[in-house]
Amino acid sequence: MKISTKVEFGIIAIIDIAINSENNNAVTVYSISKRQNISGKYLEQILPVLRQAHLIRGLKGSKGGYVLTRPAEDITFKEIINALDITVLSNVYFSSQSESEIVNTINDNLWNKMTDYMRNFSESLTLADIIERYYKSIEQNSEQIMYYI
Amino acid sequence: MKISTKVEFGIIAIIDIAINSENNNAVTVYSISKRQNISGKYLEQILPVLRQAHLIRGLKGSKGGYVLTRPAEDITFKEIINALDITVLSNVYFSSQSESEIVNTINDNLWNKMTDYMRNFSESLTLADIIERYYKSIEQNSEQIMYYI
DNA sequence: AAGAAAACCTATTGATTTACTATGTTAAGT
DNA sequence: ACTTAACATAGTAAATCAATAGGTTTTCTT
Repeated sequence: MKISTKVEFGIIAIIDIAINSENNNAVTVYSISKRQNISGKYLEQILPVLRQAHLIRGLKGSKGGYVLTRPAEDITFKEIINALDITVLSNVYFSSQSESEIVNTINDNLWNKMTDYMRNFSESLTLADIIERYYKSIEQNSEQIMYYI
Repeated sequence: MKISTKVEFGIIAIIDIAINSENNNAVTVYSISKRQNISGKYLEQILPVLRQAHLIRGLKGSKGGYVLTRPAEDITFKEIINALDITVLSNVYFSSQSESEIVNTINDNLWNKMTDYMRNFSESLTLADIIERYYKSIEQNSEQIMYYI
């Protein structure tokens, strides 16, 4: 599957915000940019999209930055992905002009089954789930290092 | 989900070939083009891709055209889609340079779950399955027409 | 043998999308 | 006031997409 950098970086950014705002301080674009090695100016263009979808709130001025609008448990990946690019989880839009019943059959039995699954799955996965698994894999990595030393 | 016209038309074409070669005669690009309302010259560029993947065989000259290389029961949509565009069912390739564990966590717990499902599902679905459902929906449509007359 | 029909092959092109960069403006804290 | 950081909008180079175009080769029919 191909995913645009907008979606890719947007997801990384909101996870970064969730992790680094846990002590309630706002997370700046600059700090995300440094940590995740993503162009700050490009991020500055992506984050407003998540803000418009009411997933994050931007705080201007010094000590400003971004915070989540809701607890990470209440933000699903379906919301995040839909905000960044509505086509990713949408049903396939067919350019074909033909009213061909073949097109309907393919949509019903192939593409829509896939996008249905993607929507359901991404709806069941929250930001909190991913953060939890992120910490677990960090933990495991450091255990492995200790083991091999 | 966004699908290129190459994939869209390629799938329509191989189904059209499967349906219209059932009496063992080759199906011409021109006839597919007419039935499905797709540019013949463009199809002429797409069908060789399916031929190179050994899903169809091209027969030159008069009375020529395309036929399936194998029975429709033995051709899966995973094969068809992979032939037309390998990226559709592939794991997400991340451009991000960051070695960030966040990227790994997203891949493992979000994208790869989706592409795993898509690969498994499309592998379980054959050309024959779709043709069967195509005929059923044609049948149902004509029943409906009779009912409403 | 000639002609027609059809696949085969390769190049080109216009339009759209992508992935940024650049330049400022506004608002908030110190 | 000064600094910091989000906000807003414009521009652009490169890549991809969706075809179109023109010619070549192979096979069947007459």
